[in-house]
Amino acid sequence: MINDISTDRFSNSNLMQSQGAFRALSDPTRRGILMLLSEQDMTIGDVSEHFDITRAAVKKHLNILEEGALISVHTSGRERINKLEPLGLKSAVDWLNYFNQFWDEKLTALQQAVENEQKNQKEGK
Amino acid sequence: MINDISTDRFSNSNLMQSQGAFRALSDPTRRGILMLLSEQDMTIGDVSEHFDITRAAVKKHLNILEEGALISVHTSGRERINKLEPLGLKSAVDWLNYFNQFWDEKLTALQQAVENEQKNQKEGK
DNA sequence: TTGACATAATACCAAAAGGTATCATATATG
DNA sequence: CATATATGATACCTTTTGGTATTATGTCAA
Repeated sequence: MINDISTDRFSNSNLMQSQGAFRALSDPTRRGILMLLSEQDMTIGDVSEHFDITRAAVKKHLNILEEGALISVHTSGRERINKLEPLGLKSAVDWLNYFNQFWDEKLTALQQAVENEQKNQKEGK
Repeated sequence: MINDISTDRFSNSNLMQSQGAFRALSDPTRRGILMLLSEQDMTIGDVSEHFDITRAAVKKHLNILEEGALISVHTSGRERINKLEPLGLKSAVDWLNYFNQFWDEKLTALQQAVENEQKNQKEGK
């Protein structure tokens, strides 16, 4: 009957803290932008060249990414440089990590796969 | 000019494979439902009691969660049991894990924090 | 100063999302 | 069988979203 999520041991704030990030991540174009920015900082012009939509549309996506703290923007002369802020993903990753325990109590193949991938990444391959 | 994401080393499929999951995760009510189902399997009726929206609305959320493969449903008599499918989160987690490398080349505080949390979870505390 | 360039902002539009109310269907059970 | 229960499906409504086109602003450079 009542929105009693707040009475759960999952403090509602967990849900809401990650909202900006999850919202930003829900659009494939925005995820594409994040991947682009992971390679190098870019102006809007640079980003726009990679998508078949107008600069205005790209700008809206960048705004939403910025609201979600997934990127930052700093001005340099007449250019504005968009920069990936990987730490902004933390709230979403934290939320998802809660479910690690259900991917198994006793280490499933999935959990091991994820861990191996992380290990491989760390080891540089 | 052209949507050249597909020419990137991030094969477009990565973006699209996780779309169902990211879409499902973008709504706070749906994330709340996932948390509920992490405690126990539930019928729609059960789930609905925890939210201040109609059953029809909850049903729509469950449909989207099912499309994203984040839950499964199986019929038992006149009831339909909704069950968390934690493995469905893998595509989203995989996508996010790509960014681990930017949370650091040399192990930042964030990466360590995430790893410690995982370790703690595994050790049961 | 005067263009060109880089970006921001605004108005507008169609489609998708999140809801409700209502109706339909299937299954327990007296 | 008849009825209550559990759920599904559909039509409809409002708001949000993703997009375009157009206009405004700020900065570099001759």
